[in-house]
Amino acid sequence: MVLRMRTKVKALPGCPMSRCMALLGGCWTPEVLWSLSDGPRRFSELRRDIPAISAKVLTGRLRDLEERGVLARHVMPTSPPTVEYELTSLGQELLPAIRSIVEVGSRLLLRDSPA
Amino acid sequence: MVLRMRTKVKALPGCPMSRCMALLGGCWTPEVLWSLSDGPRRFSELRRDIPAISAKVLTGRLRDLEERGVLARHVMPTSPPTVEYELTSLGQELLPAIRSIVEVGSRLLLRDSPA
DNA sequence: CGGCTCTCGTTACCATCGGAAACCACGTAT
DNA sequence: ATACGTGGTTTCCGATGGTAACGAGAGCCG
Repeated sequence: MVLRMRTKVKALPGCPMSRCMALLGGCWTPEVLWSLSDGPRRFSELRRDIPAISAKVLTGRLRDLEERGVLARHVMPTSPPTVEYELTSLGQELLPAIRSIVEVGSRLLLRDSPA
Repeated sequence: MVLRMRTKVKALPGCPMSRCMALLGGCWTPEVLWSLSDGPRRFSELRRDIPAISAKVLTGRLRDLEERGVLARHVMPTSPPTVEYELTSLGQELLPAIRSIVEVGSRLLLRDSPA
């Protein structure tokens, strides 16, 4: 009788990860948050920051994130009207996770191309 | 002429985030990595840890992650044969990001239900 | 005056992806 | 003999994302 059951191994406790992923889940969301991390940015700036994202998906993400209270949308009364997106305080709270992802990525890049 | 162009605002520097997201991107990937973070686990254990994931997607994720060198698959010569998945050293390197996500989630949960 | 550009999107269409449920082969327990 | 647990695969369908075209409104250029 070899390695039959491990009923003792119980599932990890109630998931804080789900709570966080509910906010930064979805395609391109971490990139958008990262791009907004050092100040408000406009729609077209976000598109330039993240060239691979399509306008449709960017619109969708911004709407989602606004609805969840992660960012705020400000329409400026200029001509042509410009729109700025800015992290709310809830959005700011997500930044440690985003920064950590970026840090890990940086470390991996360094290893890829050593000095 | 109001707020016409902000050419000075240049895109963020070359993206380490992409490097990291290439590994932990994909549905359920963070959950899987988190579940593997404190030791090797078997297929059915992962399913129990993450009840919402379907077998199909879990299989797919595990194959992807194995291919990218994030985890290793070990078939144990038992009966019935059991399969264990374990983080590689590359996988270990992703853990800081995962832990940070979990931390942020914990903080959010605490705020949701204050003492 | 006619057309081009810039703003921030929307729309239609299609490919891919994820979710749900059924199924499978093998071996063991009852 | 029957049922169950192992680690998946298969099928079908709805949701999601990518591509490309179009839109209104204002400014700019010749």
